Amino acid sequence: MPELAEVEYFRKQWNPGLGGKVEAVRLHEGKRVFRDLKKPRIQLDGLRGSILEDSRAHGKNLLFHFRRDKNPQHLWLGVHLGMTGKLRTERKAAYAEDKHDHFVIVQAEHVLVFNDYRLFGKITFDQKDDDYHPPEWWQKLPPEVLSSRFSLNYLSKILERRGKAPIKAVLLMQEFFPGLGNWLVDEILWQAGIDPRRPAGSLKEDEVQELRNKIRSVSRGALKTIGEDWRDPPKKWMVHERWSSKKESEKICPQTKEPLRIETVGGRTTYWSPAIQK
DNA sequence: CTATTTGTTTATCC
DNA sequence: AGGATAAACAAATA
Repeated sequence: MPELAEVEYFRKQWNPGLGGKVEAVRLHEGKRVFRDLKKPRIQLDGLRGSILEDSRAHGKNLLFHFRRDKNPQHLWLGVHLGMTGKLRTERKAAYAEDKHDHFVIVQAEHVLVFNDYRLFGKITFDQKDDDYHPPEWWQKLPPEVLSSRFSLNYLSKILERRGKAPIKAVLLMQEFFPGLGNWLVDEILWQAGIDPRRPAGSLKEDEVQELRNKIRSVSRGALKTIGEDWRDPPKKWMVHERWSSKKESEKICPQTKEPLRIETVGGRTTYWSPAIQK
């Protein structure tokens, strides 16, 4: 489920725990979500006694910052939601445990829960006792699509370099377009009027310009709706057809009212409207 | 029972 | 060597 907007939404779900002290952590130790930790139990136990200070999102990555007075002072919990990861907070007294609650942070008032039934998500942990610095891997993340570093020139270079791959596949590469996922990319290409099968290198200058505009406006629009409170993106967007419960054969382009084409492109199910995406 | 899934990593092929 | 594509991961849902 989670692309940049959903990730931002889930980031906020732990906000009730801000300022709270960690009393204990609970985890399903053998689960795949801890695959990057050598000793999950021992490492994550290091959060005990620390206070949840703040959090941030970058593309599909989340980072939760914990702090305490004795060394190490700064503790960094990384969360990737994979395909089915979710975060939620419950009042401790009312906590109803689900069998896929693989990681739970217990505070005085709340429990902060990471739930992921397909286990493609990932929990990481870093600590250092010097000054405030996010971990190395976080600092090396690529420019966000809504940052000023995401320039037209930067985009052109990427499309040139990955010129032979379908544009759909290229836009899904997290090392270039952090946070874009399957539905956002389809929406972007639909709004930009670009056929998802086109080789990335075949886009003309004005198409690249339009693509950049749509990458940014669709990302912004998704963040303002789903990212805020899970409300629906703008009514005119194509994604509503995709999410509708209609049979595939009955899904239509909101613009042309003709059937959408649904095929695998770049290894992923792709929706597009042939009459307006060239 | 079979096919499908909004993600990423690894293996394999070109 | 570097890039493109397929498979694997795991579990729920249609």
